[in-house]
Amino acid sequence: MSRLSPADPAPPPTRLLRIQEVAAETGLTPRSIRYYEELGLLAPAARSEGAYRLYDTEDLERLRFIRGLRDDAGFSLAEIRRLLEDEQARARIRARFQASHDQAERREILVDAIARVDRQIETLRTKIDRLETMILDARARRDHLAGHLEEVESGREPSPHEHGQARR
Amino acid sequence: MSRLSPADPAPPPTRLLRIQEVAAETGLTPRSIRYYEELGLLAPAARSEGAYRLYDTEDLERLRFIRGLRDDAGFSLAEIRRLLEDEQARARIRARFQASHDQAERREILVDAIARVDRQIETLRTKIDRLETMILDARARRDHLAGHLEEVESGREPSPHEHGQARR
DNA sequence: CCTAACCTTTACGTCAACGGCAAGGTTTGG
DNA sequence: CCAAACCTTGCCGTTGACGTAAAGGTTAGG
Repeated sequence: MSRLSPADPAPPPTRLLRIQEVAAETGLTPRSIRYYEELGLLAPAARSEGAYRLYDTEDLERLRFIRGLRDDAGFSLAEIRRLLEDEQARARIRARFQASHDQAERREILVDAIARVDRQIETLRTKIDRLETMILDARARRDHLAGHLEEVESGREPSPHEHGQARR
Repeated sequence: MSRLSPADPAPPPTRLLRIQEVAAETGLTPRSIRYYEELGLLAPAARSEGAYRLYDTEDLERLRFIRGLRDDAGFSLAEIRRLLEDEQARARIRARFQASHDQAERREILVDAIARVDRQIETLRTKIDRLETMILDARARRDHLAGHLEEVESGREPSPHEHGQARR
């Protein structure tokens, strides 16, 4: 769209990739990528003359991010959508404002973007906290077992087996 | 089964719960609980005369654990199954061995159980690590934005917009 | 003993997240 | 210019993780 402005100072030598290459690069399938587009998680940077989807490096980053949220964090696509929100639209607005508008406007946009990233971080941190809690629980169970083991190894009688501590 | 041994020293006053109470207690639905049983994630401690499922506190713990793995950690039921493995069967064996068998055998069983918990912890830790990595990525993006913000606030020109650092 | 409130199994329905065709258009090396 | 290798949009199929309704048995209180 705005990519072919007259005398672009630094037209990034970023070759645009077709969906299959993107798939190979991100570990996703073409089908998934199209599906994510359908859900509004991302749109390809461009389309070829014959309507082929063409992706730039920013799209790659975005897809890798999505994959991370899906596989590593276990978020549903609906949650991911919420996390990404309308970042796409924002990016376009940002680009336009960065290029032409005044100080205050640009400042606001940046502040906004930072706030969004902060929210993403918050969400991840919450998830980590819950996992940490689960680890603590597991460790408690471990200690419980280790206690019994020590008991057995020191050759004592099996204690009355008081069970089920470590709540919450 | 072995619950009604003659003159049980401390028959836990643990009232057995029916599926709906368990559901309320764990935040799951009866349907989910039955489904988990179908998948082999747990079996109720007992059945009533008329085949009602009856759960003890250990079952509750287990279900809460499952729910944590599902909701907090985002594991699939298949993964959860792997995590829980045949803990059920092990527990029965453990109980039998604890009650009657010799030192070495009991020791081995405990060591085994501890190893399993350690593996669970390892799995959780791996997941946390990946989330931490994602947070680092997000923080990098944040810093990138913050840099631009400072730039804008100090009233300078929009820099050539060198984009896309922070890889891996 | 009766009934309301549970429970059982069985079975079909649903929603998310894709997989896998089919029918046809696009690109590109030779 | 032509074939192989991509791509497009449909559209139906599948798997996981349940929801929901049906047809009937069970339990607890009055």
